[in-house]
Amino acid sequence: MDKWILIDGNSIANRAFYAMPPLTNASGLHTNAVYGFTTMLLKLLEEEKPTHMLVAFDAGKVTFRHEGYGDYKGGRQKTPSELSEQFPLIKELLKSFGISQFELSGYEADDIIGTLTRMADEQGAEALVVSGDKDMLQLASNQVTVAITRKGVSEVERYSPAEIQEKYGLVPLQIIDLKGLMGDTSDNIPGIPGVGEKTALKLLHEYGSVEQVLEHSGDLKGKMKEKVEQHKDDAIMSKKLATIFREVPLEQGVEEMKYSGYEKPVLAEAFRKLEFKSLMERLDLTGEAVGAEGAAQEAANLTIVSVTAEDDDALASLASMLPKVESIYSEVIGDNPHQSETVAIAVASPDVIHVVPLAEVQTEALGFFREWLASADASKTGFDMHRVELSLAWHGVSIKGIAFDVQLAAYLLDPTSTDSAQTISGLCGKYGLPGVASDEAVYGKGAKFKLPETEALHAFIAAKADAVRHLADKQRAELEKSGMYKLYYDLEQPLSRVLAGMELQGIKADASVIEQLGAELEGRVLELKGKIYELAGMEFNIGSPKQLGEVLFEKLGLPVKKKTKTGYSTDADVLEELAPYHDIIPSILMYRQLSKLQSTYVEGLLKEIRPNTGHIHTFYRQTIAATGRLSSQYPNLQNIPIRLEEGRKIRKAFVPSEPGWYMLAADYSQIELRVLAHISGDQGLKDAFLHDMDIHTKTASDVFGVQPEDVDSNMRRQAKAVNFGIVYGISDFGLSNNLGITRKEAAQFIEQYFAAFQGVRKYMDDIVMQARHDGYVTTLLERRRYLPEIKASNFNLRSFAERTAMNTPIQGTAADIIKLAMVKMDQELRNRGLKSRMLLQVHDELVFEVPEDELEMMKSLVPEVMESAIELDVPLKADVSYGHNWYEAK
DNA sequence: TTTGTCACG
DNA sequence: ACGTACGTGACAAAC
Repeated sequence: MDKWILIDGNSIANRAFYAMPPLTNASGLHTNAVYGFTTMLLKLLEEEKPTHMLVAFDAGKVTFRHEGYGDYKGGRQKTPSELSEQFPLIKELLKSFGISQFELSGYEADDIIGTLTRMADEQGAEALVVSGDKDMLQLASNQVTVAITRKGVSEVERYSPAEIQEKYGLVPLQIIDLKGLMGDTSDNIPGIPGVGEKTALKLLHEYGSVEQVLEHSGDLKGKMKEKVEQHKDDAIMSKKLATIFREVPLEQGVEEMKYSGYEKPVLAEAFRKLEFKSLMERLDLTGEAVGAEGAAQEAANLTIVSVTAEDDDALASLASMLPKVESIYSEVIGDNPHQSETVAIAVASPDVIHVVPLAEVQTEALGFFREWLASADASKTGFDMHRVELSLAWHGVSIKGIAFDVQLAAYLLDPTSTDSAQTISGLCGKYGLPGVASDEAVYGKGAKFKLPETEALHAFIAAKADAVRHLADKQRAELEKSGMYKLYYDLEQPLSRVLAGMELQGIKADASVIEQLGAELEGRVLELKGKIYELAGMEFNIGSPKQLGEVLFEKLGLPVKKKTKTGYSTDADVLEELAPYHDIIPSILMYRQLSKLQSTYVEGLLKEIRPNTGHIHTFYRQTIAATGRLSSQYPNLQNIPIRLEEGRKIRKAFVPSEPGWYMLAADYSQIELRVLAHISGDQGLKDAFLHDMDIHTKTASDVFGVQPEDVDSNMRRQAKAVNFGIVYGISDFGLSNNLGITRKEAAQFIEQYFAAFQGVRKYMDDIVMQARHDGYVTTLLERRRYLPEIKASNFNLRSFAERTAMNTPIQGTAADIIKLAMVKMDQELRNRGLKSRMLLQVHDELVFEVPEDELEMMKSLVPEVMESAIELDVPLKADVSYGHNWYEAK
């Protein structure tokens, strides 16, 4: 008979992690959970001789359980990084064992296993479920035995239905009721307060189920009765949460769980990487690993040379090796590359890695190395080179010839990859390369951040440099395969150099203008504060949503419109609704507006002005936004106020860095809707842009069925909201919210829009289908975004993915276009020998500083370049303006 | 460190 | 029946 072993991967990894003493390999990688997991696997294989084997993992942060109950698993501590960094290792190890692993977005491991045990029941297979979680007992049956780990991982306690009866006096399914009553603190399932295992069992022996207990709550006495009646809903919900879902739409079947044993050399290699020497001996694998994987061997025995100016041998060795360099890694410490420390630069060739501390790089003896760094002809493959370029520049070291960047490539290959997946350590895991420790493991984080002693530090930096060249090889192939080669080499890579130039240049900010504005704000804020205290009849911290909520909704008794998960909502939407009820509201809104200006834009920006130059240097991040947009940090110069006049004044502080120059700004007009017209091919929308019509008026005229000249301002306003909605992936709920109309009315608007723009409707339908089919969507330049949740059974997750499928090609193509324009613009400025400088990008806008004698030329050149960045079926349009500061350039 | 709020496109 | 508009970053307060 078939024998299946079904392992709850997350649960067992957790148990193993806490059961085993800390264990790390030579490079600082934690391996204790992997070790514990391995010993358990070996024991199971030996004792059970399974025909099928599977490890299930939780996937994604949000599961369908969160749908009804936002706090599900809320109380749970975050997985420590020492454990989370081991999951990739465990998954890798399972591959080496030849054991299959399932995970499915939106479901937990429990549910996958629950589904498979149902299949075991149906097919008459024998199954052993292994977990650390007693919830699993509900799955026990004649066919299914559940093994729960007991102290450590390799010792388990087995439960058949008979044993559950013996121990609890319950049938397996009643385990759900047990949990419904007693709750589970580790999953933040409430249950009924005051009811623990003892009481819950007593109640169940008497009444049988949660429902029956609730029905007969009248029979209970005293405190117990009160508690049960008070928490009926909690009990029902807790039961629901504890119920394992047994109908997961699995993408893999039983066939894929078949287990036929492991291959010795493969497992040997895995153990060797993990440094599990005792296990290798135990399985008699010691001889197997030799020569298994050249690259891996090599990484384990890197030859590292630390270079100093005094060490002639090292200098000679470095010099002779430079032509053979395949990768470079420079360790930058600090989040803001404009205020960072570069520790050292490592350069890797296949034979040897040289590590040069920054102080040595700056010495006379290393002149040849600086020359190599600055040579555009010596091409370099590195990691996060945009940051490196800035950091080095501030230390007087120039770097050129950057040809490939592993971080940038990782972003293109998966722009939604998390922070940790964009590190060298994370990428090595992804590509199955020899592990490199995570920065956090080596340096610690937050207050505990500390560089290790030199030898370990250099070894770590060298290991990263070596990993970079291996990663780059894998990525180049992947970029080619996914059609993003050109996007990478012709756009993103050149753009990163352009960005570095803009950032190093910075933009001049006139501190006195900001201070002046700050002084005015201070007076008004103070005045508002007094007025609010008076109207409230008490003093409190207006900036505290908690205290403000208490004042408004408890003391003043205003109606509660919306709640957040921690209390009353007091956001601007809510406050505006409350305005008719109390005079305090307008003052609070104004206070909020002005104190935001004061803290973020007056105080915040002043801190960012370099005292010696008067410039502000932002840092554009090229690997953050899932759509391909840039983001801006330290400070963010992409969200400087403009919508309200009070804030807009801040822009007066952004001035040219040379006397007599001008600020010039050019922005794309309706770029997203033009992109939509192009990719949807909708004739009406295309015609509107071909005739350069006011797009919102045109939409209003079509949606409301009136002549354009009869469109009033209200109709235009609503049409504008519809257009926004279309770009965002429309829903009637969102539109109704935005316009303050009913959902029905919103749905009608949308229907009318789609009737008028049928090509757009077709695009929206097609793109969602395409996303479902391919698992991703693309922009015009083939930028890709994966949407795994498009197939989720959870409505929320799926709907979100569908809207994203509609929005990303639009927002992303617009991002592609302005990036093209930037690279082209940079070229033009150089080729024409112009002194004008490109300073900022704000998604659809470029800001320049321009000498007077180039003003006329730039007024035509900038829009020309922007409009011709790419040719679409509709014209692109850029409006240009200029003035003595950014405020005037409007 | 997380949450609520609000600034931008 | 479900319950949301897309993409970001900074700040103050609360935990």
